[in-house]
Amino acid sequence: MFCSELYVKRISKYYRRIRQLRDNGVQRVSSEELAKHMKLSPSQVRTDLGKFCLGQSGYGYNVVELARELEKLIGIDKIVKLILIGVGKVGQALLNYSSLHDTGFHFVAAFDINPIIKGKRIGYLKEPVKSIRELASFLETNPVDIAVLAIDQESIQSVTDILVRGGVKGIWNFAPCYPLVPEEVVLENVHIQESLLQLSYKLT
Amino acid sequence: MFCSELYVKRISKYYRRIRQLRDNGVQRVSSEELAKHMKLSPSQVRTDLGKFCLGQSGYGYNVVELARELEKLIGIDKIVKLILIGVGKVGQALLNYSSLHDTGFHFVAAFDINPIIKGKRIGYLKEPVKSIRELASFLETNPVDIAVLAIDQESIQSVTDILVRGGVKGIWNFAPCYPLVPEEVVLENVHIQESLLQLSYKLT
DNA sequence: TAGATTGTTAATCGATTAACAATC
DNA sequence: TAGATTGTTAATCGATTAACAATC
Repeated sequence: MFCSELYVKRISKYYRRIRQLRDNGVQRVSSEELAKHMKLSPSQVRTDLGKFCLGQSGYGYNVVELARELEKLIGIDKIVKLILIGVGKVGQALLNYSSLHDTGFHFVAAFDINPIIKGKRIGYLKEPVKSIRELASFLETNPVDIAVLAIDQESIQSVTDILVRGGVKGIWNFAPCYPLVPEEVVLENVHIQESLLQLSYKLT
Repeated sequence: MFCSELYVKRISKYYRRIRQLRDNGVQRVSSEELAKHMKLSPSQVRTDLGKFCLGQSGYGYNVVELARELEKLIGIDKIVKLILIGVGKVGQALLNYSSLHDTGFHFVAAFDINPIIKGKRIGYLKEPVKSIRELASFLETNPVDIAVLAIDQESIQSVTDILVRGGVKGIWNFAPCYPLVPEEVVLENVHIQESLLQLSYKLT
């Protein structure tokens, strides 16, 4: 139950909402209030959050405590180190994405094949953009949690192989095709286009 | 059953895969082959596609026919007219997104508040970027299927109101907050960050 | 004909909800 | 105390699968 895709999705949604509440200075929230804003039932919210055992009868959940618990569960109670492969339009948008940075996802390096972009500093990236040729040696001395793939289809597999050999355990892929990864590596594909297809379906 | 979120998601996935097969010149595919590539059961595929009544016993599905049927179902058997609001990094990436254009999603106009970007031609956009002040009058004379929101949080609601008044029926929102829309308008939010949270959860 | 594969449906599985005793 | 709201679980609901007759 705690591994179903649907559950993981709800947990992410709770976190987004709880952070919003926390940032607005709200101190407590009931399962009823939380459910209302995300089209879920209060029962569902209680079943999901019950295992934290921090709800109080007659009161609800303490927003700060709940945020902390969700952060632990999701694994963002510490800085998560990202590297970016491919500093095109999508890559640059990600480097500038403040909410990503605020949540603790920090880009520690970015790599591109294009020499024109090499050496630039973009968005929240502290280091200048490196050449893709430096990737393998970088991974030898710098542990990385997640690699973000924002490159073209052709080089997807070869870059992925370098990442896997370099010990990267999570890959967040923006390309419309999927690289093969060993079982222990988590691959999360971002399906921008599928989301638009779903919208189109609902319109018809 | 044909409206469940899960079903809509699978239909989008079938379409992506079938197009890939078609583009590679593959003529037929069985439910078994189709299922294998997307972690579904052959039963599920047959149940989903059965209603088209174009599978043939002992043969499978004709790829070209199935693609056409899915296009009709999703509503992309014709050009879908998009407008873009907000021509920043995300907006520009979308204007350059070839697979979106190839699927029949065409940007007929783009609007931005920043005068520096006004008048530029970017990616597949044929028209120069317009000022956001022209939006309302544009909608009066140009019917649009879907508006793409790639703007900051602050202006989300006011822009959405203009779109709704202008008769836009679908909104594809990239902002991390959600505008309120009347019931008949379909709002599809793209949750980039939630997808990264899910990846992080799976890593822990 | 034999082999492959469909569409359908009853059975199974898993996820969601309703109800409620417990408790702040 | 009375009111609010929790966590738990049995009941319900909905989605997936297995099985198979039909058929190309």
